[in-house]
Amino acid sequence: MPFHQDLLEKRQQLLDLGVNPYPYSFAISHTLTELRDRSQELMEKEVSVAGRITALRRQGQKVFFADIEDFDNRMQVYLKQQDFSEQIWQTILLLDIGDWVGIKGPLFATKTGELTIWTKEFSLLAKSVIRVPISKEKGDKKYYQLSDSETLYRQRYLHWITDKKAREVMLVRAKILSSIRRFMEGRGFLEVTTPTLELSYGGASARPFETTVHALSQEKAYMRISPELSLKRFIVGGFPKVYTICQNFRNEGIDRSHNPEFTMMEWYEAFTDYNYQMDQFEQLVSMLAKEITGSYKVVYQDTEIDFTPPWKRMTILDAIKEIGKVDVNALSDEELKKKVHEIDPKYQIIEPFSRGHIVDFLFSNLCEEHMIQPTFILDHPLAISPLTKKKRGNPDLVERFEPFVMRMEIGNAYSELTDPVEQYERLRQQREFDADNLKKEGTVHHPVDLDFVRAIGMGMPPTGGVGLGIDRLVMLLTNQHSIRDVIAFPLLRREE
RNA sequence: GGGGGCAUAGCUCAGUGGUAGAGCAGCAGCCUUUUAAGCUGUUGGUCGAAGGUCCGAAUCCUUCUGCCCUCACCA
Repeated sequence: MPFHQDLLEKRQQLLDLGVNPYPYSFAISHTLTELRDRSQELMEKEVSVAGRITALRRQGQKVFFADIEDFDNRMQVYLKQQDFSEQIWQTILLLDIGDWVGIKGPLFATKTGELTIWTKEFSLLAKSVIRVPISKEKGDKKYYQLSDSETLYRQRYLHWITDKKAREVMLVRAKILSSIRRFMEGRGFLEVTTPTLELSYGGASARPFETTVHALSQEKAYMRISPELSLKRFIVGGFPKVYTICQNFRNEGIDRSHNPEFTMMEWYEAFTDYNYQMDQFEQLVSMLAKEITGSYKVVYQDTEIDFTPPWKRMTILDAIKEIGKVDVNALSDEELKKKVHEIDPKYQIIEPFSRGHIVDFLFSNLCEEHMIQPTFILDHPLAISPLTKKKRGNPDLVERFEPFVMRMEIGNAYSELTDPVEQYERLRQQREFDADNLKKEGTVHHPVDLDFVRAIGMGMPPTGGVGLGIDRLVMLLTNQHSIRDVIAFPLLRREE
């Protein structure tokens, strides 16, 4: 057991005293923030609050001051021996930092002017049997703040206990989700649920997590890598505006902007194209920035990001030309190959040669690191976008955009491909391309989802579809360095 | 997968070859309005794990584990 011996003994002493250290309920009259907000009218009135002990200041064996903390505030409480029975006083003497307590009594101000509750009735609400390393504070300075990142990620509850800012991140995350839902509902979108567990996967290029379904004769199944194909079925089925906020699972690398499981929002809106959705995307995200931080201008890790619409828009080819100084259209296949090898001698050219994949490579290597301010990168090569309509006026490109902020791709959107015959052909081509590359380590194999093709075959209206990476957005709006800081329980390697 | 860094008491950290330390927390006291409370005393360690070098290893070497950074991979 991971428990601390001295605290286990205290728990036993409490039991011996006839005190239940883990009672069933406690009625509070106010939260600590409410107490502070209404301290004038509540002065001298009896209140009832609950919180976790974060500091104990004992004056001999007769008087205590303690700090308690609830979700978003702290309060000093005063405990005096004369006010309690022997049993309760013994309980109080056994208190430790980390314990939960219920306090009833009048509000008053100490002679130093601090708002305090004079405890008349005391209840132990939970005895901790593991020492909780709560920091000490003086003003803004913190002392002995738990800082081992591994402990903070593995034991997030401890992170939340010991760092108010970590709780704040979760609060803001929830506010962002709530604002998004209000926005979407205000525009007539329907929130729908799509399967997490599927027999086929699609809508993105990623290796899936695999499992088996016992009840279906050990059928192989996959965790969703994207809700895209499910949501389009809703469009086909007659729902013109749908969205979902869900976990996606991609069995790939882990770094500060990638967790194997992450939260994605996707929406699909019939009768619109990617131009319409670009406007809507920047409206949604700029609204969130304003609502969450109070301004369109957000400071992230010493950089000011300006979300004020309209955002910069540039085609992927222009970005490569202007930022990367490579004019793809002016180069032959051979010249392109040469260029790629100048950048990365180890890059494996895959056959059949695909200029589209090279464009993607060039953008990643030459441009991505310069995408600081919100920028829409648009009109990607057809070869890397099998679910997207061709660009009007240029059949080598598609109508697609990816918004970038602080070097991170925070979304992906298309004028959705709705021609079922072309869709089938494009998925098939993608699969052939895979087949040519199966020897390459880590290659993704894209199944052709025939039911999805069948659905589109029954008629899908013109549709604009958009994905938005929630975790990365939360990172930007809460100024967190790693995706692990905004995911409550990030995946870590098994502990011992 | 490559490179770099880190791992010492519950927490924050010293300790670079010679008896494992400090502050806080804990424990025993003093102190009836304190607030990083204060004062006195004191318990507490498989120095991440295993192996090696050495008379002697927290310290040097090797391997392993975990975390962080970085590069690569991730259409």
